[in-house]
Amino acid sequence: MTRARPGPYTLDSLVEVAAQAFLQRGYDATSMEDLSRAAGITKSSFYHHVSGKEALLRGALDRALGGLFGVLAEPAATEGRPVDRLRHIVRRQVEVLATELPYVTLLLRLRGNTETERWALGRRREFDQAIAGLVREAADDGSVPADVDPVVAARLLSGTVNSLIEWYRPGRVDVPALVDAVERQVFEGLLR
Amino acid sequence: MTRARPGPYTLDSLVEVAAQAFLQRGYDATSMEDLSRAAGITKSSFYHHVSGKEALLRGALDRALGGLFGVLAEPAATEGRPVDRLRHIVRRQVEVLATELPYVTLLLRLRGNTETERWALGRRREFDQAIAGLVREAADDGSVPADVDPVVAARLLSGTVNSLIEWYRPGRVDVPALVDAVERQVFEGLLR
DNA sequence: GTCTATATGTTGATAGAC
DNA sequence: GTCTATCAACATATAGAC
Repeated sequence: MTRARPGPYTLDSLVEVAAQAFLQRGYDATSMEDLSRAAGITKSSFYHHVSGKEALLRGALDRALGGLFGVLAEPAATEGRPVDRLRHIVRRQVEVLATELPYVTLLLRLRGNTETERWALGRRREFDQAIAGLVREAADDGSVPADVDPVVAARLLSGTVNSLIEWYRPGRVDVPALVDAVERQVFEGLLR
Repeated sequence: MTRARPGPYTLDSLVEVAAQAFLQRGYDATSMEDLSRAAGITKSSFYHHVSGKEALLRGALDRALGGLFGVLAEPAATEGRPVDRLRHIVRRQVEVLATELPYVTLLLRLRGNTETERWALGRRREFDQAIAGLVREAADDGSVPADVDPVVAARLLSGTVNSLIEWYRPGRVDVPALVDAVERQVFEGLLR
């Protein structure tokens, strides 16, 4: 656990510290003691800035969801042929995943144990359904072969993109090249 | 949490109960109290049969790894053109994932916090490297386009297959159809 | 804003009666 | 083999001095 820069401490800056720690050890396995030490202050001082562990989780999830829904709102995601909108979303989603890695990772690993987690899972389901809707539209207009099950295809598509969190680490991979690689793998497959 | 059948209790039967619980709430969030209640006995009685929480984890991970490495050892995975071997492994891996869902899920969600977890992560890395080696062979013999990065492609391939644990639930999806869908999505892509 | 000290609950694990 | 009762450790969170 690396020490963070000294204060002033804002909620956002502590959410950042927390998300980094959650990324490494998991949410449940990370204690408030761990987090305060990572921030460079004692546990009590940490509580002076943050109401509790769940607030940190909520802050991180907010940031992840903001990035993802931001992509859906972009012009290129709302206008044009379904397949082209899908291509744009996949590419931008890879970028958001890379930029907001710890936050999105947290979102994708939720189990729904608390009310906050269930709220975030609901929002995430909304996002997935938007993707699934686009795949269905693409199937309807013939861009995607008729024998493809749109529901399964959408899930595999999202699964491929989201699996980046398992191995992508900043600085060790060229993001533009990764964006291209994911787009090709999803739409043209391994054999092209 | 559903109650399991009554005793006699073997380590294997309790690992089964535990893996189911871990699948739903996550390993850390599941207490020994939860597990004993799911098994239908008290926590103390539960400890009479199992040495501790980590033994349950290890038992489950053993089962997952056994299934996956079993696939690698099959004749069709060791003989023939690299691409064909890869196709076979992907198909069989989907089946193993479906059959051993709770165990594989546990394996794929590890963070490496304990020695047991790090051991399992090492074995999992071996498996992934076998896949990566096959993708590289397929690239060398020209089956996969030259502009594909084999390392990235292998990770996206594994990511697509493994993402099944996020949504597949037994009985609600036809496994043979799923096997075909995954193979097509991985090798030919969404647009075919 | 930070600290030491502590309240309060839950966890994994044991002791020992039956 | 199962139980009740309990332990030590650790969790989240708070009180109150400086």
